[in-house]
Amino acid sequence: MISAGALAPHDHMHCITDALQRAEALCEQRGVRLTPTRRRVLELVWDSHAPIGAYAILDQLKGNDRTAAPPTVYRALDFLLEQGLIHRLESLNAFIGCDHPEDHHISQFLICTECRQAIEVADKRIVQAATICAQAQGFSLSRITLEIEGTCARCSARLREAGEN
Amino acid sequence: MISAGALAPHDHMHCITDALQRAEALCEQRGVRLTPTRRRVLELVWDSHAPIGAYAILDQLKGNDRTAAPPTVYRALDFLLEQGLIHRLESLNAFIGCDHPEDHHISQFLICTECRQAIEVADKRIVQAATICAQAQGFSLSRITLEIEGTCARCSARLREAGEN
DNA sequence: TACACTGTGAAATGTTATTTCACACACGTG
DNA sequence: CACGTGTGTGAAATAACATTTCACAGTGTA
Repeated sequence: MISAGALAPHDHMHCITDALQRAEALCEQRGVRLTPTRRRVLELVWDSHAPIGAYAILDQLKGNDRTAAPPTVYRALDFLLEQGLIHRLESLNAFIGCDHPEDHHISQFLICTECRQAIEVADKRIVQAATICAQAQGFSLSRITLEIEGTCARCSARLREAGEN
Repeated sequence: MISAGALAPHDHMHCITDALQRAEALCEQRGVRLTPTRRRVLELVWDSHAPIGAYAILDQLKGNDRTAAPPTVYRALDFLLEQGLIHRLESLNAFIGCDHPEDHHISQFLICTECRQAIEVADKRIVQAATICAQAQGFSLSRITLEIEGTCARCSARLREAGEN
């Protein structure tokens, strides 16, 4: 449940192609259309190690497709969000690929302010605590946005090391 | 810890004047300046029952002060955020008054999609769960953004009632 | 007086997101 | 095949949210 790139170096190329293949299979299975634009946007989201903004995607999209405009990107992003293929980080106004789009899950994010990467987690205790909290207020819950900002393990280590020198 | 207006009808006028008085006292005590602009912006935030956007504040500010521009508002909001007198809701790009600015606390929000009001809570279990989750990833936590979206008790009741008719 | 610090005025610009209308294409049905 | 319908896209404009920059005013202090 932890996004692949966050904790260890890895073959990002592999994780992109893998994600795209799974997205295709999933869309096929659901009877929805992963059109070329949508596919390309998903690819660009995965290309970026860190959460990426809509206009950054747009800029890259313009590279091959001169006709791309903001709605092109937002429409694709909306589709991908609906299908659970990506997530939106509210505190960053940015988007990140989802590693396990098969189940519609509730997830949380650990966002590193140093390297800008985000780790996706699905923590039952957090969800449970939030649910109980909402219930206590008579609040009927439909969505939980939890974004934890801080410094990831690797960056913490790097900073400590730099501090010692 | 629950923002006054959210659960029961109340004298909102009283809660505004009360909040302003406490803000004044607090700034005095801290040796920071609650200037007329800052005070006015805080008042406008409290005037609104629901979280309010920067440009909505600006529009009202322009009513009495023709010279107001976006930075006028954002500078005031930045100050108020620093002093803990207001909170920012990331998922709404909006601001809400804080009922207990005396202690710098970690809070969460229950946001009603019906009436648009937000309830502020400080739930220890949520914070604890988030802290444990971060630790498990070796993540050193600096800020938690938790915004729960749903329907508040009153709106739920209202909707149920409407549904029965 | 001179200086530093803090807060404001004003204009421009940057960034993120939506609305609107027209059109193209795929698909199923008569 | 002709025809409607639904879905996705092109293109322009606009809306909504936020920051940069530079000049200047007020206050306290050496």
